[in-house]
Amino acid sequence: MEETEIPDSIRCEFVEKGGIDGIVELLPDDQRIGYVNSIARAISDPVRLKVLFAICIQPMCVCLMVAMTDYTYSKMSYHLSILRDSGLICSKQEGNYLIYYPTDLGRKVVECIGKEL
Amino acid sequence: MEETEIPDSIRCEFVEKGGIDGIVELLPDDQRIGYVNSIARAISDPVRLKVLFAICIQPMCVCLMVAMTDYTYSKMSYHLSILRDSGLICSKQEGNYLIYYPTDLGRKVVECIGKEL
DNA sequence: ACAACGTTTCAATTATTTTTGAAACAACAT
DNA sequence: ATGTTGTTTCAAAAATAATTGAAACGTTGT
Repeated sequence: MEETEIPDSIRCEFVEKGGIDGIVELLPDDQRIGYVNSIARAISDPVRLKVLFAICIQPMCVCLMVAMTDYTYSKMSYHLSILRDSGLICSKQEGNYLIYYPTDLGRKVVECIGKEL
Repeated sequence: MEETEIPDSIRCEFVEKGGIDGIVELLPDDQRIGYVNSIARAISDPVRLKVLFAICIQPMCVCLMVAMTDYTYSKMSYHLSILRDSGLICSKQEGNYLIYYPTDLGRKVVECIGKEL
């Protein structure tokens, strides 16, 4: 199955693991890779990450985030949609306001960043 | 310091926390945000994430990654540079080959994804 | 010294993401 | 009903990231 030459220093363990096919089988499947990617992408922007951290400290309406970041509403709204679509945050209406707070996943991610990195 | 109106349901806790300024002080500083962002960005692509997982199972030369993914060398090289620049992987020369393996940080990230998400 | 192989780099193109500003929406107050 | 406030949506423009193919680089073998 392999045409590629393999360097001496890894050939043995590589072959033991079943070559490329063997390794690919041990990899997370595409759905899981996609899931992790979408989370990673969501927090790969400084303001999105800050907002996620901030609402873990204190749920906020968009107007407070706007005040905190000097972003426009429309810009903030765009970034919130990315956090929302990746399942990290959600919102509830409170009169005229939309209050955003982290989901369980959102909290887990923040916690994991705090502990592990 | 706050011009913004604050919705009733959060005003009390919000003020207790020192308002926006108080919350901002609890946030990770910009350097740390940037650090986390660069890691997040690096793993926000499916092939980059797969490569990171794969070399945790088995360090590999670029030719094996190319065989595994059907990417061109130049494309793969570009993605490796992003993983490298964010400190997740590194390489050592082995004759003609460059063998990539995860850094401690790289392993930590993979482990954290496995455990927490 | 020369050729071959594995890999990276570069510049140009293409694709994707982000920003912007205007318009639409939903909840509330008058 | 009308206007106001907080927020989202949309389409166009601007910015950033990814792809491509050719050329360059370093190591090895001749």
